[in-house]
Amino acid sequence: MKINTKHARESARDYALRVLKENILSLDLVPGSAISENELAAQLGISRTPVREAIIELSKAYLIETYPQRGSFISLIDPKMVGEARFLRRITDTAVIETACDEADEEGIRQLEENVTLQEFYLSKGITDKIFDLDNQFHKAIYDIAGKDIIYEIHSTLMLHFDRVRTLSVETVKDFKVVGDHRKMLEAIKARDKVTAVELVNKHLNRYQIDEKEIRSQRPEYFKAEGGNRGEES
Amino acid sequence: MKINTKHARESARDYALRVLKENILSLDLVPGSAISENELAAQLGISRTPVREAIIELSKAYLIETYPQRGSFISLIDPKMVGEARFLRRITDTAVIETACDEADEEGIRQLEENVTLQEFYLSKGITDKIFDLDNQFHKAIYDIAGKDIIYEIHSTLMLHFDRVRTLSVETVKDFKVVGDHRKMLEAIKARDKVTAVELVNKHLNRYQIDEKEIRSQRPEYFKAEGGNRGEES
DNA sequence: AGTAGTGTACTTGTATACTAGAATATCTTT
DNA sequence: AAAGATATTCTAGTATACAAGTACACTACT
Repeated sequence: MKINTKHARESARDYALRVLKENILSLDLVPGSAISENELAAQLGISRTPVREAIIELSKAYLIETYPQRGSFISLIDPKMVGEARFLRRITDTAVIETACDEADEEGIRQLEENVTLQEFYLSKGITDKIFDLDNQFHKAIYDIAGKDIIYEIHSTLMLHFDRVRTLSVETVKDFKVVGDHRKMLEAIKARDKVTAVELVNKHLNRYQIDEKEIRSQRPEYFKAEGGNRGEES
Repeated sequence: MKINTKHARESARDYALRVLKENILSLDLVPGSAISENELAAQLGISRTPVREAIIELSKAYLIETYPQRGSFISLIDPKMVGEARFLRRITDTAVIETACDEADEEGIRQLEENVTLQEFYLSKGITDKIFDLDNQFHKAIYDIAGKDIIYEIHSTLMLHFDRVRTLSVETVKDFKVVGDHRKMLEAIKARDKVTAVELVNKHLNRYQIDEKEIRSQRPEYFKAEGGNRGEES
């Protein structure tokens, strides 16, 4: 588990939450592994209370499973959860990009331009680390343009189910067609072409679905059994 | 504030969370009013810790606003929040009812039938208290049929922004056309008629938008200033 | 050797103590 | 009387103590 330092005005709870999210996303916290409130508190140099509060929040998003008096565990990648997250992302992204086509002003488009330019720059240089963050920022910018920033934030934790798979996708597939997708989306928004924009979003999200099958065969131990007895253990 | 008794195997945290949600929904906790962790803990007969954990969860959903060392307050009804919640509900409900048209089996339809029959029964008897719960159960049943139960649960707390307005709607408008909407939705699902189903959902949700303006004029003190300086206070 | 039983070392859930800061009332000073 | 300083009393944030239950290893007995 990788532990970054605590920011200046960051509360202990936000610190614990940030570290946990980062490590779940990067899979440094391996799906299925146990996490101890006491141990994590010691590692972060804070007390159990804020650590516990962070764990509770992630439990609400099904990223951690807590069993009273037994322990807390990083959730396995659950195809049903990933599927629901993708479903939700698909319908929300498409509706939001339609709104963005209507609402986009010069400033919004400039921000998207800057972002995509950077993605293309880093891709050409082979610095792929940055693209993941830029990808998220690109989508957040579209939500901001559409005036749906709360929805983005509410969904962001849930989308970690999805983003975790993307992390593996980047590791294994090394496919950056997504940057081209973003360029095309931007052009569609500039042209206020809703039909094309929605098509692009759907195509964009289909990429990850294809990846998932490949990843699953490579790392079966990270995944929950498909269609198996959900939540039950012997 | 109305305080129901604690259930048998319910944790202190879940108890606090349930009581808070019930009172926010019913507006017995008035928008803008202060809530004290200590006071609430005393009223519920539990300690501050689980109360605090419940408050944190509701803060994450913007139903409570917490200012460190100053206090926590029930959020005013924020037109932007309600708007985003309605937007999210509209796109999610429409996508889910389409899926439900495809996936509905006999058992699912039977459950919807039972629910709508009860709604019609209570409406004819004038027992309108029950209809609110049945309404929610009806929509949850559609999500279950579509295999999107996690999405329903994730959104349920956020939808309190919306449901709060519905509470006022029931109080002031006394309009139960919604029961007829539900009957028609059920028939559309039985006929697997996606186009009609989606139309009905949109029409259904439009009702609340109309109500909101009327309510706002009656209870302006519950609402945040529209388009005003968001989040700022003098 | 095998098995029942017990103790120990964990876990999370809850309660309480302490810290730091904000708001307000009161007292002092001008 | 008015204004400024100060003490008190709130608040939430964090740390720690205690309670209850699980899992497992070890012991003792058959």
